[in-house]
Amino acid sequence: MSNLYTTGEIAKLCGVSVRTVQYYDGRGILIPSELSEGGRRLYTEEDLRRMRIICFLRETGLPINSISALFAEEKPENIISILLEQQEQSLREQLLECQSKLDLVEGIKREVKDLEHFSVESIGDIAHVMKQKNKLYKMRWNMILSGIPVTALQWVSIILWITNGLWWLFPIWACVAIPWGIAVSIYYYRHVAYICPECHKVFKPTFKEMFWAYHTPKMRRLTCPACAHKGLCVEVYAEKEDTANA
Amino acid sequence: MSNLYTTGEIAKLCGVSVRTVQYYDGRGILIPSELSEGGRRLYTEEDLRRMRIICFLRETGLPINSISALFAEEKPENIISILLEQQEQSLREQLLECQSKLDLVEGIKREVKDLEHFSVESIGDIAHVMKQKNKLYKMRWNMILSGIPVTALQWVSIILWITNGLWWLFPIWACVAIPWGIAVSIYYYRHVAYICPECHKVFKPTFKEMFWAYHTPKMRRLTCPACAHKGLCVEVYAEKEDTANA
DNA sequence: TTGCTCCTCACGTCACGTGAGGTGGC
DNA sequence: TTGCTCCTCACGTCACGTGAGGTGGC
Repeated sequence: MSNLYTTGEIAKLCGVSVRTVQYYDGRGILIPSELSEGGRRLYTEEDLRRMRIICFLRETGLPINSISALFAEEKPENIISILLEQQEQSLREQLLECQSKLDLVEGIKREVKDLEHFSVESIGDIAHVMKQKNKLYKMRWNMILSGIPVTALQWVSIILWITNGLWWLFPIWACVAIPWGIAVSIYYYRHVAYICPECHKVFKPTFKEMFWAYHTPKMRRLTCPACAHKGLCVEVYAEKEDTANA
Repeated sequence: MSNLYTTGEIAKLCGVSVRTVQYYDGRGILIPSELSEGGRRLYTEEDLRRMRIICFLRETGLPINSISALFAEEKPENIISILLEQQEQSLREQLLECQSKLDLVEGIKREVKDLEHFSVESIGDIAHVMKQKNKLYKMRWNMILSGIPVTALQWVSIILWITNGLWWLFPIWACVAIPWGIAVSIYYYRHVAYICPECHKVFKPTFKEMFWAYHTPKMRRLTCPACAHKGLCVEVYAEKEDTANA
């Protein structure tokens, strides 16, 4: 009633820009109660309160259309809960999306670090590695799990030999361990492939080359059959299609 | 070399829309290697690989300009780390922003539930309540903490009276507890105000009315000095300005 | 010949930011 | 009279979606 606020004053009091106040007028969400003779917007105390409510709701990310609908409803209690529910849902989705993007960026950062020579094509390799990563982990787990009974038998046989002189368990262990070793090696060979850091082709080396090659947990020094480059190749899980296509 | 892909095929293989493939051509990020006589875009195997890389990078939310810059650089290793670092930073900020919006929505939902009668103006009250909430909690904590020694003294005096017949500790406790009660009441009265659910004014009742009024942990049945409405008023922390303005 | 795919404009999205060019108000 | 604030266009943002109206290719 008493004093009126200008656009700039409303903006300052609510911590937004003058343009925002003008925009809310244009959107019909906060129309000034009065206009000066020169066409300037003049806001009342009540307008200010309304603006504060708008700004508060905007802080939740609620779109202007929704706020508009809320003010338009004669019974706002009918829609406020729905709007908040929807907004919560939408924010949860955004949060998950953002988190998955962040996980991806962090994953790429780690992979980039491991690379000797980076090129844009390496990003394709990284994509391949990251998408197969879970399958590779699962395969390695299978190998470790299958090794547990063999290792257990090994220790039991050693201990019994030392403590009780029960020597014949050890040859039995050997008879189990050697086929197991061969089987695991074949299983491993069948389920991995390598990416050439030079031509970015996914290939399978010969069993012999792979078996004897220098390697780290993630890479192996191999010769690419496509471009004949010899260098550290990243290990990936081999899809059945990969071998068929190669 | 051998076979070429149409726009639709590239789109399907990369899980995007035809329009997206066309858009990437327009942005100069994936220009088809060939064009049919009729002006149709034709993509090579290499184009497909490039598109896959683009799509992978887009999954991280990296803007097209950045991807463009990456392809343009003759030494991409110079900028890939910077881009990823920036993107990680930006995503972390988005994540925090999103989380704070979500917290706000959840807070509003809780406050709306407690309300007897909802109107758009109530949102202003909710904003007030939520922004002062921490101060109110802190004040209540202060009250509880100051009560701990008094309560301890109470129990000690009761136990000693019962077990040892040491009766004189009890009157001492009373001499401490009564002034403490008065002090706490005054402290409490000084630091809270109430919001009228009818006219949404922040006011302070008289000490007497407040002291005897029916109340819940968050509300108190009071009479608004502005509109004379009597009803459950939400308790808020009283800023010094509030009392001065009132 | 007939569907289907693809083509090029061109507008719309969302909440403002950012000028340009002009004017009100102390 | 002079700064300062405010006014109204109107374009730009970002990565496409969505038609309209026309045509290529099997």
